[in-house]
Amino acid sequence: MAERQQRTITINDVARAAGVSKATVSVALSNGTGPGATVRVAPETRLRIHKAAEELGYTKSGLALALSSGRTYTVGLVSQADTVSDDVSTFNAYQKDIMIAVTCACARAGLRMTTILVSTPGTTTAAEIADGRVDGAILATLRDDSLCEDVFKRGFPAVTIGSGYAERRVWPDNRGGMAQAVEHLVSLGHRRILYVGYPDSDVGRWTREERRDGYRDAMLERGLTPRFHGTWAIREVFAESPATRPTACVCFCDAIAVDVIRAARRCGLAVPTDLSIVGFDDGVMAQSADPRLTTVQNPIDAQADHAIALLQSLWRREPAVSPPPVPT
Amino acid sequence: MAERQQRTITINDVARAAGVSKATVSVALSNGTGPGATVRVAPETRLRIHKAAEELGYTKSGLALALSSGRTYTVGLVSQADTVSDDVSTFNAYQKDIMIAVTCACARAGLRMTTILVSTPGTTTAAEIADGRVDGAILATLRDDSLCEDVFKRGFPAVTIGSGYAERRVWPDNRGGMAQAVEHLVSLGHRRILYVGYPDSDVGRWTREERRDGYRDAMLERGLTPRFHGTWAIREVFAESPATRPTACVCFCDAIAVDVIRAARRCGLAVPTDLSIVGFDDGVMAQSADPRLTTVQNPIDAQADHAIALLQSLWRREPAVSPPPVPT
DNA sequence: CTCACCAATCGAAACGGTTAATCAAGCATA
DNA sequence: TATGCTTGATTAACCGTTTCGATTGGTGAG
Repeated sequence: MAERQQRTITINDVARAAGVSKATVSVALSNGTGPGATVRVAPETRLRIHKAAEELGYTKSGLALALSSGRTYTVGLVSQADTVSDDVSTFNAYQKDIMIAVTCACARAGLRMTTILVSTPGTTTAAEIADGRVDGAILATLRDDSLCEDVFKRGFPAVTIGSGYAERRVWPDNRGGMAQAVEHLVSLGHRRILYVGYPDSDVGRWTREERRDGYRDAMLERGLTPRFHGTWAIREVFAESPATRPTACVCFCDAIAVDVIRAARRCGLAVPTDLSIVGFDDGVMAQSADPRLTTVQNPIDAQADHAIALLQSLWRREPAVSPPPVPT
Repeated sequence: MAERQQRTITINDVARAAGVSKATVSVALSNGTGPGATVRVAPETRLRIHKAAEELGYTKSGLALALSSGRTYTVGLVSQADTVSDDVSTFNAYQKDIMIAVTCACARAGLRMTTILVSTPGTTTAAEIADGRVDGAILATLRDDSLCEDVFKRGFPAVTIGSGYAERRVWPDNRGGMAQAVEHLVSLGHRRILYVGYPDSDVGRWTREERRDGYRDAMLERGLTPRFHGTWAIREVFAESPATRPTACVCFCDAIAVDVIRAARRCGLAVPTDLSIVGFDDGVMAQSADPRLTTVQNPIDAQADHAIALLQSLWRREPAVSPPPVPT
């Protein structure tokens, strides 16, 4: 026997098998077309078509469908690895949490999701995102604001999440969360509270500023002196005399908190006896830390759902939806 | 001014603007068509076309491109949540690790990836996967072997990863890994080594059997008596007299190992002084455990790369590629 | 008997690209 | 001067759907 050429069977094959035109097949297989529909198909014809489709193992082409309807029911998640090599180990935990959260949110909304990974900033272009294969994008790049800007500039339906460019953005209450953290520590009796953050270039501007300022204002309101430090050389701070050394740290995120705990322990400080630490995000890092990290909850699932809702309202050309979620 | 209707601009618009036919635009913008090509376009025409495209902000439709070329350069990752609700919290850590690993592997290979989440088994059909929007699929469902079977049955290019249906599968050396774990414990002087696994229905058949049998055979080869237990009521085992109580546990995966450690501590056993624990996977759970969990490395990134390579060989209609990766 | 209407179906255009086949010049060669 | 090759561009078909407008018979009203 000659090897049969593997060809996917199309609507034409079904039409031929059922002895009708492809237009009829289309309506028979598509919308249930309730009684009010303009075009109907005779019950027996419909049955014959369904049977033929079944026998042939027909599957509608999602591509053709999307092309002709102009809707893909797919959202693109634009995510960013930490280093040039797209290795799993260089993905930060928060980024992973976002990916999972958005994935689930899409599933809940009945949408597909395709992941677009930008490795080096500048590699991925807005054209790649807005090429029609997705109906909208969720930008979770953390850095690389210029890409976000480009996407928005084309009028492509997009939402940034958790960071970055501010045009259309879903975000946690960074200021409020930081105020909470400070309040928590103050209520425990702390006065010298240090803020530990990333250097300026390593994270989207808005999130960085909001958290930093939230901490600063909360401190000032309570008559305390804010003090800032980067992640580098943090051990120098812990080596200071007990009189000036901070008794607590508020960290930009959980990843930093974990690092700080580690550094503090190396300096002979016990956590939380000698030093209290508060993180931000409450992601997988905080949850699996031992003892469990005190952290400001960053309701990432709610944010993902909200981002999807925003996209959907853009598709409907509605102006906006509800306010952003608030951490507790 | 009237609000201008937002319409995406197509190849026709560029053709009109440049004063040429759309075919010319297509070749001018597509392949560089080296000198050997049948159809060429004059340098000045090419320039004019590029300029027009630039000015209009033209972006090729990925959909139309895929439809006409028959290739999407996208792979589908079929993943499965732990419970009916697609909530992030019900995703198991291993599943998340796989998602990230496959995402990165696709990026490395220059492919897009779309995630197809199957919530309840039976909800997602093979037709949804093989509808032409992806060129191939990586099946990481852990359970729900019947879906895998359906996909393979259609002759759709697919590979299962880390578990499940065995037709075309990328897997770690489960037997060897378990033998290693046993060997490790024996070398530490342990004799009574318990195996802790999931109940039969909770995980794909092949992985379950291979790990269990790998443990059993390794034990028997050393003249030791294998002993099995599920995750339920594990504390009864730890409550036994020190004479019969196991001194070490080999666990099906890291998640179980973490649970077992917790249970052991509740029973007043110190880990690893009174009880040694070995996990399997070396995923995020093991890495963030404190102290770091002893575990068999399951090289998930390599497996993801291998899965992609397998798909690519299927596309080229080549028979097969290299053997599966081995854990260390 | 004719006309209008309705249900069922069909043909063709459209979606936005690629590509094979064709065609009009321009120019060298016989 | 007719022939043939080369270059640059066009026309038309195709990928697999949906959808609009047109075309059939069949039937009830006038």
